Amino acid sequence: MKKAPTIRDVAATAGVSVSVVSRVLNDGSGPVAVATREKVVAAIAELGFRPRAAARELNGAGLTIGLMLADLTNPFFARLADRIVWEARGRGVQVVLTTTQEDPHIEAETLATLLDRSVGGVIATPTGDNIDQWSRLQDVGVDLVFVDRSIASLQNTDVVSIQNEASAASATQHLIALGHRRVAVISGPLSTSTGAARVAGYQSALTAAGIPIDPALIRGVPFRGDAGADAVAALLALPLVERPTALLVANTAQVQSSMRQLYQMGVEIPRELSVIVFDDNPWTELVTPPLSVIRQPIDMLARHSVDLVLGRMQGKLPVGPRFVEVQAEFVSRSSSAAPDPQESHV
Amino acid sequence: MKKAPTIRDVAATAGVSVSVVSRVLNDGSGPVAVATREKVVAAIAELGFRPRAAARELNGAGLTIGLMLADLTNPFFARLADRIVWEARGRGVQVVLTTTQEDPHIEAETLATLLDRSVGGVIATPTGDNIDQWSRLQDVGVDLVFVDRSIASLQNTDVVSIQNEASAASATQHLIALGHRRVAVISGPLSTSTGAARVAGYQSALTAAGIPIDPALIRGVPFRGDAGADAVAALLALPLVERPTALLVANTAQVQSSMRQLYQMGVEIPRELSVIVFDDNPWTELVTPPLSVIRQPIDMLARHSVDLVLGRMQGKLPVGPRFVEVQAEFVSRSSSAAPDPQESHV
DNA sequence: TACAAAAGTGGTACCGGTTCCACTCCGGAT
DNA sequence: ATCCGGAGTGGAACCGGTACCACTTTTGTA
Repeated sequence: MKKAPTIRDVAATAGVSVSVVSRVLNDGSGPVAVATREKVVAAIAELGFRPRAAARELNGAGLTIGLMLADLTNPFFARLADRIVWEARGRGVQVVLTTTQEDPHIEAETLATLLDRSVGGVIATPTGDNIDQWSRLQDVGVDLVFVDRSIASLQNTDVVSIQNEASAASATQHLIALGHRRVAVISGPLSTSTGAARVAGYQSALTAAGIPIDPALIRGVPFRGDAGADAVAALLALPLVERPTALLVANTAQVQSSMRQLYQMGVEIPRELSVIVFDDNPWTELVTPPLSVIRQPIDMLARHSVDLVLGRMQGKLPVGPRFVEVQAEFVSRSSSAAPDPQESHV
Repeated sequence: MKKAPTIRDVAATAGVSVSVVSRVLNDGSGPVAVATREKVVAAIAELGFRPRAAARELNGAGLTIGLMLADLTNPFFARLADRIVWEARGRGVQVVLTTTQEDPHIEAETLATLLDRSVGGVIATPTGDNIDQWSRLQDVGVDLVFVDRSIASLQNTDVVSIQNEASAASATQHLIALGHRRVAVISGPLSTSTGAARVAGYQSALTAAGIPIDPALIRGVPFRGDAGADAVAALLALPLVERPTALLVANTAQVQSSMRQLYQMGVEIPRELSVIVFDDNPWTELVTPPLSVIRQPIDMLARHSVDLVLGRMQGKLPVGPRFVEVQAEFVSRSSSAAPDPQESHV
């Protein structure tokens, strides 16, 4: 159990002071003669020296970021985590992972532990609560990037997301173009940024087509639990003339629950009901029928999040918040089709 | 941007020395009078003091573990990560996440960065290579727990996994009991512990039933890429009399690829081919037909992994490696049935 | 009553980096 | 010739905890 070499060992073997080694380590932090740098680099290689992250963090110069996601059970977040870890690795940055399980209470606790960690930055999918905790985090100098969601009252925070409104609108347009007039939507809570934006897009598409908006067809449901199944059941229990002929599931966490309910009720897709869901998973094309989806460019979300938070940490970005919106792609499969004349009750 | 209180601030407001505060922080590290402890606790609460993780790690007394998984795209690993993070949170432990993407080269690099982090322990799904790097990790005092997989030549490492051999055997028995005699298996590489154990279980079930083992029906394929699809294609391209009537997909990472290939080839399940897959996902019952699965108790794997690694870190466990095997559950759904007499060519 | 052992407390040297500052050169401008 | 400024370097304080050790007070026991 011999211990790892320290910066002083390197300094000794290179015949220089620790200051110089440190400067070599953090390129650009001070002048180093070319010849000296070479000696130091050689010594580092010879000893297999690697600077310890903990020592750096103690000085506030760490390269660790916190990643706070809602829930790794949701394939969307799982893949997002995968890509973010990947991007971070490529930049020599380590990632401390936490999950909130969509619980503001846990989120608050987690926020505190992230502070102890003296992480330089945080990438998060906020629950929507804990507003003052988030701003306190920023006050102590931690750079913050929201991904996928945002919080309206935190105007000074960078946000990376897809074009939620446009995506929902285009999916809705697609259904309208197929001939549907009663389109339902299951979204996240309307208090969340994604819920609100997607419903807004859905509404604008309807309005543009001259279709009146029916509040009964809009279901903003929680991310946790089986709220999707309940919403589906409620929608299908509507009187025949009010019942939707198409459904947009704009709540990634409730897709599975909603689909299961549809299968259990024996709903025939797309004859009785056309379905489009948010987020493309490996299994969306394995179910019967294969699902039409809004595909989120997860790698882009990851790349921009990491770029942003690191850019901030290194002070390479101008002040003022950045809002990055990437385009999502609508992928048409068999679950969306023209409404069945037999089923139509216009 | 005011800074957080330090241990010295606490000592000052409590009217004691930092030593005492430290002792209160790490309960059991030394004597503290009850009255004093109360004063210190009050001061901590008043100042909202939280010890910084980095400072602790510098002394080798950190409570951070590394979690090194193959790939968060695989729902099995994603859910495992979710549970491990959860268990760790409950114990006040932070998790640094890395992924190997099944690449030994990346694994090696990642191993090094985990060392810099001065983590006290690591939970990992090893690729199978980098044997000496793993043991070097142990040499420097990092406690190591392998989860899901193991490495045969690292005998001194704790391992948490399901009963791979028994699980594969019981699934195979199930198929045999249904009347199948030509059962194929798609597993991970036979050089991996899971691949070898599952194939062994499969073979023992066949042998017990007096069915000869046909090497052509055993496909140990890599975790990455589309090897599952290729294996399926190859199996179905066999001459009619050799073609399997049942398939056990014992490689969680290749389930999706294999299933997609089956759908693309228009194979009717279970009439033409019975299918059982390893790992129960949210979507296994949404596909048509719902899949019979081996359900892995992911929460148990997570709990035991975290317990083990923390137990080691705190020296609360006797020396000598621990091998924890938890039971997996076979869940019968519609994808496994008796072979079609029409299709049978015995 | 005496005296050793244990309880309680404080001082301070670490851990391994970063960073500020002082100092020595050196070349170029005045 | 003199001065100035910047490149290059080393010394040492510092970040925020932990842990060892020395010291004083109890407590228990012979």
